[in-house]
Amino acid sequence: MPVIEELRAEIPPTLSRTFRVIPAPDFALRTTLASGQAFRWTEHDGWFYGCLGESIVKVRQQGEALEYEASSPSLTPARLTRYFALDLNLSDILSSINVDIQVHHAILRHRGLRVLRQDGWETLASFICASFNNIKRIEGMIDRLCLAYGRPVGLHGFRSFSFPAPETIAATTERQLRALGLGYRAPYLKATARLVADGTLKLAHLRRLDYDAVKRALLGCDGVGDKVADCVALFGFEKYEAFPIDVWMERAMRYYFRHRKMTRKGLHDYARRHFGAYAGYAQQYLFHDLRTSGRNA
DNA sequence: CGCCAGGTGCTGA
DNA sequence: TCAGCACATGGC
Repeated sequence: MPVIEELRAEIPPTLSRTFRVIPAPDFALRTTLASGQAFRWTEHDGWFYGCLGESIVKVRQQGEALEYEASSPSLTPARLTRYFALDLNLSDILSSINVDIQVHHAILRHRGLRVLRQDGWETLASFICASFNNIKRIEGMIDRLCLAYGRPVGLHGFRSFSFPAPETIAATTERQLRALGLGYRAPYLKATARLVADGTLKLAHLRRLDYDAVKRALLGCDGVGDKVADCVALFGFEKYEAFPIDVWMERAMRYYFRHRKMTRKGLHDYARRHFGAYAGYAQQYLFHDLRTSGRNA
């Protein structure tokens, strides 16, 4: 268990605020939040603002620690530690996936990137929206979804909206969702929301199942194929064997198969054998590296 | 303007 | 099982 301390910022008493501090060794906050696994964080004056559940959190990294403040006491240090996966030993994970030069360089460049433990429903809904789409637009779509159907939340001057419950989205119409710019994903999202809302898909149960069972269950949702299921298993259900393959990862995988043309399934099977139990971490390092280094071809 | 984006579902072989 | 195709939309 991490040591928790509190510290009072050195500003005039009337403006003083109490921040909580949690240890964050071997962690890179900005890299993690910019790596395309979460879509709702925004940066202001060196602080990152996000919404976890029904509360806003503002957080910044100071060396090997995170300082944060939240709109609700339910956002405990333990909860944030868990969200950022700071309880995992990153060295061990990176050692296990550091099996070739390509991933080795990605690790050197982005060390501290961690796979978040996000809410299962939010991850599922978000990645249905993410299919055949670009990250900028995904962020806009999800913002509009929260604005229209979430509950207002705030911290000091910062205002936002929580992620809508499955019941709320299930109660909308396809037309309403299309009006938010979801395009052909609108009926997929609504159908999946209904599956969760009526209890056909019990997301709370998935956490204790293994990767294959989780993926099988997720594939039963409309708008969820191989890639989206892997993203949800990885970012929402801690299934680190999951290895989502999108167009960026297809490019990354050319490194291993210069000439032979491989199906996504072939690449997927190879990656899981090649990288092992934490293949998902390798995927996230390669994905982020390719997207941030201009050499994409 | 044309190309691309954290793909999926459907169809027909 | 697998290739080929349609699908909405906005950023660049």
